[in-house]
Amino acid sequence: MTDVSEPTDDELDDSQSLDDHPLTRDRVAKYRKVMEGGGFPYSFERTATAQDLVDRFPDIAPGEATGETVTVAGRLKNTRVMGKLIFAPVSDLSGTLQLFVDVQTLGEEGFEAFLELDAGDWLGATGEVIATKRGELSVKVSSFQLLQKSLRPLPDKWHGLKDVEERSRRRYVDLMANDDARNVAIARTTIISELRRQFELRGYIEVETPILLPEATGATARPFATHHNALDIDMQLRIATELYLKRLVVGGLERVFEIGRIFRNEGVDSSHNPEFTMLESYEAFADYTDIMTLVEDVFAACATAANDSTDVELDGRWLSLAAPFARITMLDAVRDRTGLDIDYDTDISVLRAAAGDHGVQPEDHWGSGKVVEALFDAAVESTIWEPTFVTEHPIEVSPLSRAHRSKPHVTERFELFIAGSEYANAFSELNDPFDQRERFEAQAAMKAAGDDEAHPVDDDYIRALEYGLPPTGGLGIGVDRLVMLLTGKTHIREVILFPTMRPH
RNA sequence: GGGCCUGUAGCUCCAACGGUAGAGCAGCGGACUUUUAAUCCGAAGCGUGUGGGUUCGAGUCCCACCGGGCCCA
Repeated sequence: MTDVSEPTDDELDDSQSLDDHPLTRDRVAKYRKVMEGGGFPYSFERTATAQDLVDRFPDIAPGEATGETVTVAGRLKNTRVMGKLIFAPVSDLSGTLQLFVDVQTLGEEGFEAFLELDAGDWLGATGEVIATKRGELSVKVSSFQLLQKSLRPLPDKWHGLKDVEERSRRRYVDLMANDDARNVAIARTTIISELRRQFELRGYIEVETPILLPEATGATARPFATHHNALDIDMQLRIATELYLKRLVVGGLERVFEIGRIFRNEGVDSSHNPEFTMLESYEAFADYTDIMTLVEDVFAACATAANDSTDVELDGRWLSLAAPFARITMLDAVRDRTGLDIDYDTDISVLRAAAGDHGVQPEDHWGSGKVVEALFDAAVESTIWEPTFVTEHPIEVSPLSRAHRSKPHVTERFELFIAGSEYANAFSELNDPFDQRERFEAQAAMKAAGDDEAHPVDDDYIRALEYGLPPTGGLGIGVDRLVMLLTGKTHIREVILFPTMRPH
């Protein structure tokens, strides 16, 4: 019989075990020794990054000594000890540089201290910039300082950290072990900066609208629910920024955009995370065709910013983000793809039967517009490869977009599809308060009929429209998907630093 | 929600028919004054996600649970 209450495992699951585990106890002992000797520094002044060295000494010859002294800082990746010599790669944000340590320069005592360092430690070092006999640009260390000790071992220096769960849960390890993780994180920032720049160039102003709302509006999606204690009211996290941004255009801000976190209470898969980033923009006096041009320009600019090219490789195939993108109406796309001779006036029973043939199970409250959209989703969406504006969505499924100026049944709307996924959604904004109220009421009827994703009525938004929303072109871009596209990633968790995961 | 796959040392991975768990890297000890995943020598380290079951014997088979992946709704 064993006493089950006795802790028996010595895994590195918690900090208590660090003292006991063979891979960490020496590190902990060294850590404590530093603390007893006065502790670690609070700051450190470096004079060069790894990239600076490459930039400043591009033509250094093997064996050359520059006579220039720099101070660098970073994480120690490895120590290659060669008796009285040490080669030690150190990485900082800009890249990796090599420290060259020899006894003559650093002295007996310093050399011994350097040998005490462990992979993962943060250190600062000062020394002359040299090239080794093999020509590797290096800092010949004359002094160094341990900035903070790493108590836990680094992942495999060659294979890095591969397990996707571990990489996602412990992104800090992923980032220190895998260059690709770091590159994607930086690419994301580059892309978002470029998005911001593109809109600012066009005179848009960036705004912030509420995340915490009495009722989430602006899209058809299930919200997260929460509660405000002081006000004692139930609240929801936003599922879009749409109606608030349009309120600002009513107020006269004319061109606004927001890059913000959106929350939708839905499943997790390769292209969905419960919280994700969306860019929405609204431009007074523009219509949806103006927004198509905007999207073409913005996507090309982001691709160029990220990759210096508008050609993109995804899953081993190439596509081009150079303008112009193809354009096709939703109805034509469905007709072309299915061969069905249908339109919005086709008898609903015929449409439903056609939908059934394509694996769609129409619900009783669906009209022709909803059926056509379902057919598009089922038969067309995944077949689109090159960037394509799919236009003129049915009124029935577009409660916030303006009816088409000359065609019945449809709206002035488009979605951009690339490689089988939606990247943008835009329309000439519905600015008729009477029409908007009717659309909301139609949605309310669908909700009553059992569609729990139907758009709720927003009376204050109607009120805003009653003050007058100018003709406006609006746009939403899925930022995470754009980053996926431009970094060649096929799973959204690869472009979100901390994707939503079930707690361990 | 359904189907298939998966969890082994800090990391990356092996382990015929069920036969009592190995390697590389990291770590530890040693050699080495120009390495680039340094090299060489030596000694160690896991009882296989958790809990049951079948069996003389279970990473290997069965069940449940906890995570994860892929595909589908």
